[in-house]
Amino acid sequence: MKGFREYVKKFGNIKEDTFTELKTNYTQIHLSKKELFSSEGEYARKVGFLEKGIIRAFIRNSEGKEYTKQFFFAPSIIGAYSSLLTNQPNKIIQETLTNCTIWIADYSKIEALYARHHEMERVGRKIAEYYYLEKERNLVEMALFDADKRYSLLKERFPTIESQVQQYHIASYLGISPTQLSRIRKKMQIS
Amino acid sequence: MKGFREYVKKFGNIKEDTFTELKTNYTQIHLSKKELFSSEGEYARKVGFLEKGIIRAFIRNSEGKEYTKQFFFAPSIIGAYSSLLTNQPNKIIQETLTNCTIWIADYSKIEALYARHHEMERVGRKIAEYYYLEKERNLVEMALFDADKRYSLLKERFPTIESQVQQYHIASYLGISPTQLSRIRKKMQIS
DNA sequence: TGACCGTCTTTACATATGTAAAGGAAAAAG
DNA sequence: CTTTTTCCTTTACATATGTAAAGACGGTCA
Repeated sequence: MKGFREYVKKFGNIKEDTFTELKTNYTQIHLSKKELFSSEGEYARKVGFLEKGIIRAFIRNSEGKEYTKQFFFAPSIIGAYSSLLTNQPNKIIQETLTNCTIWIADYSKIEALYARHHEMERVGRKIAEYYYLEKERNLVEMALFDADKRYSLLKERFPTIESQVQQYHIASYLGISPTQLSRIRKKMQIS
Repeated sequence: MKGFREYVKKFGNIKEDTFTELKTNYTQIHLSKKELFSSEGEYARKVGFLEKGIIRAFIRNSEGKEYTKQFFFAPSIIGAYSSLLTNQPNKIIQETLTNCTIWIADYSKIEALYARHHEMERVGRKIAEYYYLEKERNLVEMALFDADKRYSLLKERFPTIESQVQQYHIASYLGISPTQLSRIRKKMQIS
C-alpha cells in the first residue's frame, strides 16, 4: 500500500496500532484501462485507495450522454461516496483511464473502525470535509469563471492531464463541447 | 433554541448531557432583512443555527456581479463553512432575505466538543457528509438538467420560495438571467 | 507498406440565451 | 391616498456555443 500512510496523515494523525488495524481491511486489485470501479445502479459497498493510475467519474443522462465530473490521479481515495453514505443506487460511474492499482475495503468495516476509535472518526470527518470543500470549489469555479479560465485552472492542478486524458473527457469536465475546447486551445496557442 | 434538538438528531443521537453542554455555547441574535451573516474577506469564527427566516449565500466575481449559490430556510445550520474549515478568508457571503432569528456559537468551542466527545465528532462527520451530498447533488443537477427542470426541482424542494424570494435571486441560483427565467415561467404557465 | 481506427480540428449553420432598454405592475414609503 | 422605488416582463438584437459532418493526423495492426 505504497503511499497510503502519508495519504491518511493528511487527514490527521492516528496511532500506529490503529493504522495497522485499518490496513488489514484492504486487499489489492488491478484494473486495466477502461474497466469500471463503480457502476450505475449498484449499491456501493467498497471504498478504494488508488495507488497508481487515473480514474474518471461521470454521470449519464436519460439519453445516455456522459458528463465527466471528476478526475482521480493517484494517490487518491475513490468510491461511490454518495451511494455509500445514502444506501441509494449509485449514479456516479467510475472508469479507469489507465491501468490501475487499487486497494479496496468494505465500507462497513471502515465504519466499524470509526465507531471503535475516536481518532478514526475524526479522520472520517476530515475526509468528508475535504470532499465537501472540493465540491464547493467546483461549484464556485463553475459560477465564477468561463471555460477558458477553468481550463487553465485544471491544467495548473493536473499539469500532466493533457497528455494523459482525452480532450473530449476534459471538454466534458469543463462543461463544453469538444469543438469549443478545440477553439479555446487554438485561441490560447496564438496568444 | 426552538427546533435545535430535533435538527441535531437528524445527524445522530447524542446524550442529553452532551446536548446540554452543546447548547451552552449558543447565544441568540436577530438580524433584519438584508443584513449580512457572513461577509467577504473575513476569517469566519462562528457557526449559526437559523431558527427562523431565510438566508441566501452568494459569491461575487471580480466585476462585482453576484451569483447566488444556496438558499437556507429555517431550520438550518448556517455559516461560512469553508472559511471555518480552511482558515482562509471567506468568499461566500450570507445575507438575510427576511428578518431572522439565529443562534451563534464559536466554532472553536464546537471543535473542542468534537475532541471531548466521540459522539459529537460523529455528528460533525455526519454534518460534513450531509453537506457534501448536497453539493454533489447540485453539481449533478447542473450537469444533467436544463434550467427548466432545475426550476421545477427547486420549487418542489422549497414550495414557498416563489412568494418569498425575488425572481432575480432564483434566476441567479439557476445559473440563468432574469430574462430567461421569465421566459421559462411564461412557457410553463401556458403548458 | 497500406488500411483502419480513434482522436482532434475545422467549417458551416442553427439557435438558445445574454444584454440593454423600456414599459408596467406591485410594493414600499411618505 | 399619492408618490417613489423596486421588481418583473417583454422586446430587439448580438453572439457564443452546440450540432453535424468532413478532414487531418498519428498510431496500430495485418
